[in-house]
Amino acid sequence: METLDINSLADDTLESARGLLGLELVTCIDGIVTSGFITEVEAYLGIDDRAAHTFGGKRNKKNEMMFNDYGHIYVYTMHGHHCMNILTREKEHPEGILIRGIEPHIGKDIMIERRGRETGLTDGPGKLTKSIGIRRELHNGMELNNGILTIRAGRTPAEIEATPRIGIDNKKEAVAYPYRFIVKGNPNVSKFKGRPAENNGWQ
DNA sequence: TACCGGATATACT
DNA sequence: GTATATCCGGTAG
Repeated sequence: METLDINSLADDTLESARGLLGLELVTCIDGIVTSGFITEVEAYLGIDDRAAHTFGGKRNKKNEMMFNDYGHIYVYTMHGHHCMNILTREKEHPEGILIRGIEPHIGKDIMIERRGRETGLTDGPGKLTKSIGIRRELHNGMELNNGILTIRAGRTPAEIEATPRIGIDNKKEAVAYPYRFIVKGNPNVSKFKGRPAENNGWQ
């Protein structure tokens, strides 16, 4: 199976974010493999984006990993949940893509065990990291495709929808930016309502 | 020492 | 469907 070309993350963050939809995110934790197809992402455009941790060039111990080159990941915690970002562009541009939703593929039974429930396994940023075993203390700052975390070719979205991002109501002008991208009609996204699309929105 | 970041799960109308 | 209690750790004061 073909892995993601890291160099495709070097240029435009919004383009990279759209391109991640449908790819398969695979983890191998302690020899246990789980994976899912990416259904929901949000782009964070660094110093010019009030919703980003690096707005205005702010740099501290917590967001230090954002100042790595593209192809690394940045994991941050909040309220005991872990959220995973894939970094784009070179280190002078601390931009990234938050993975917010995946559709379980390999090891769904393991995800159920890790989560302690059978529904809503991966339809939120804190949920999916727990399901696939990503933890800040272990994985913050690591590189993609190193044997533990791999992104490879997956499915193709029938239609991509752009919406405002979630949970940033206090971010002034940034609240309305349409930097959230989802596979339209796929139920494995935050706050999904209504009916899943034909084939869950895949081609 | 206060508070902030936002997600999750439950309880509720 | 919407409201709200709770969660952890870092960061700012």
